[in-house]
Formats: sequence, structure tokens, C-alpha cells
Amino acid sequence: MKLSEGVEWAIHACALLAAVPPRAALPTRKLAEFFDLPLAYLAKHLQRLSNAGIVIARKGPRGGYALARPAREISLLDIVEAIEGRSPCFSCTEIRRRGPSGAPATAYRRPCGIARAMWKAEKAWRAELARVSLREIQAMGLAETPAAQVKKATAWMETALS
Amino acid sequence: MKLSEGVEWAIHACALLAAVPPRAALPTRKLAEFFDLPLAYLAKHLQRLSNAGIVIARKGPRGGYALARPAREISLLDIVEAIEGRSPCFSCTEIRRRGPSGAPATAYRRPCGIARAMWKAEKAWRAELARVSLREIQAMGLAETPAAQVKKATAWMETALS
DNA sequence: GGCAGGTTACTCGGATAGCGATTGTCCGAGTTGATCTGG
DNA sequence: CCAGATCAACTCGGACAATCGCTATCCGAGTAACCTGCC
Repeated sequence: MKLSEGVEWAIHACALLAAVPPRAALPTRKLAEFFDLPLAYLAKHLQRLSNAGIVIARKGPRGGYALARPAREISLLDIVEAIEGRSPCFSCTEIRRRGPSGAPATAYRRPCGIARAMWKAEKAWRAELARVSLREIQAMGLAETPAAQVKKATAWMETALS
Repeated sequence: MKLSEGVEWAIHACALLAAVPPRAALPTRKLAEFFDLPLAYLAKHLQRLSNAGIVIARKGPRGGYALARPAREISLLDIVEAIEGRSPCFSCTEIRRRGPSGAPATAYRRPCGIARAMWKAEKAWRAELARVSLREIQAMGLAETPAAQVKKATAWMETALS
């Protein structure tokens, strides 16, 4: 039960993309430089985000990635699902049917109670993630980062886009 | 982001142990037989439950496993954590400190906002799992299983304990 | 008949291989911007 | 000086290895019941 670290990378990357001016794009190379992460592997995660329709890719010179929607309309859940997949964490293998006191599927009217409980908890988790938007994440980051670092980042962004 | 199937096995096993009369114990062999699961692998998970103090192991003839506490005092969270571990799903590697606009740890007063959001969602998930007790799981299973199967299971249990 | 000791069989527990998924990496396809040439 | 075609560099995208954790298994340690022999 461990989320891949790619989730963390993807969220940070999206948060940075939220700060990119409209009509501009940030290439993988620059993103990797900003976070000091391995370029090739970060590219793989950005590719996932692209496939999920969260970011838009632009090829060629002056190309790169940009958010596909306003930051307010992107939730943490969107990003997590893009990286980790949309399949449920808990998969019911219908153990109750097996063994000496089991019965064929037709005998059971409702899904397994254990699975229902697990799925309910999972739903609560997803709901909490869906509630927080990338916009809020970005705002939090700006508010809680030392002013000196924010200035550095702003300057870096300008040189990266020029 | 996938829970190991051992979690499902452990919960089913605990639910069955909840039906065992007081002072009696059910060995791994019988549990594996009841669910038609590989004995050696199921044993590994029961071992985890034992280490976590959820079940009590009794060695020797007429030995086996029994719940360490009343079913009402065992939550799904206890079982999940016993199998999957107690470490948080999302681990923050402090990406914000890295790269050209990073700063040493002392510059940041609060934990990373992304980590806080992820942990909050995780907390909601855990809370939901902690809310449902093994007692409820057992009751659900009894209520929703066809009467014929319940009778079979009861008979099986008597022969298993004799 | 009761009791003590030894035996036996049954149980758990940790240490040990195999495999799939995540991690990590690479080069080719595609596109855009700049350049160069001719009018 | 301008327009068009060419070129070249930069970008993403999917295909390809390596490593780690989950899956699966085994045999040894320990214990409680049982059986036997003796008192």
C-alpha cells in the first residue's frame, strides 16, 4: 500500500505549470531542472498526464507542456488517477464463493460486505482528493514558501520562457 | 496504488475466527481449507496478524489462531495496517527544497502543502476503515449469505473443532 | 486406579526462492521556428 | 526588401532493460495432548 513517488513529482510539476503564463509552455527539460529530477523518468509521468488530458503537449521549439484546463478545474484526484490508474485499490476475488461452504455467484444478491466496506473507505479518500484543486495547492505553495525563494523561482521562470 | 490481496484473505480469516467459540482455536490448515487458499502463503499473513496482536497463536495439538480481542474491538484498519504496514501511503521527499529555487529545511515552517493534502485524504480513508468493526463485518456476512451456506459453514466449523 | 514421564504429532515462526510491477533509460517520429535563396 | 521553400534543432512519444517488493514455499522450534509404565 504505497503510492509511487511519481505522484509527488506529477503534482509538483502541475503546480509549477499552473504558474506558467497563458499561451506559453514549459518543456520537460526545464521542469526536470527546476526540481533536480531525472529527466527521462519525469518525462514518463508527464506523458501519463498528457494521455489523461490534464496537460497539453506542444512539440518543436518553444514547445513543452501546459495545463489543459484552468488550475481551478484540476483536482488532486485527477493527477493521482492519471499516474496510478483508475482501478480500485481493493479488488474482491470473491473468496466467499470458494471452499466447502461456497456457492455459485447467483446465490449472492449483494457484493461482498468486506468489499463494500473497503470501497466505501476508498470513496471517502477519493472524495477528499477531489475536493482540493490545483489552484489551492499553488496558492498554498506561494503563501508558505519564503519570499526569497518565490523571487528566485519567478526569475527562473522568466529565463526559462525566454 | 494497489492493496495486496493478502488484505482480503486476512479480513475473511478474521471474520471466520470471530465465529469460533471462546477458548477454541482454528489452525491455519483449517482456515486454508475453508477458503481453498494456499496454506503456506495464508500462514504468512496470519503471522503478520499475530505480530500485530490481533490474533493469538496457540501451538501444539488443538492449537491454532483465535482473536486476541472481542470482534467489536477490532477494526478493519487494524487488519489493513497489520498486513500493509503502518507507514503513510504518500511519502514526501521534500522536492520543494531541491533545484535552483530550493532552500534548506529551516526556511520552511510548515510541511509541504501537497503532503498535507495527501495526508488529510489518507486520514479520511483510515478513519472510515477504523469506523467499521469486525463484528459488523461478521454480521453482514451472516445476514447476506444464503441460509444453506451458513448451515454448511456451521457444520464445517463443528467438525473442524472436534 | 492414579500419576509421572516420555513420546509423538501437531502447530506456529522465521528464513528462503520466483515473479511481476514499478523504476529508470533510450532512440525515433513529429513539429516549429529560423535561415537562406531567389525574385 | 519580401516571400517561399528548405533546413535544422528541439520537443514529445512509445518501446526497451533493471531493480525492488509482493507472491509463494519450505523446514526447524516449540508445545500440548496422549500413551505407557509404574506405584
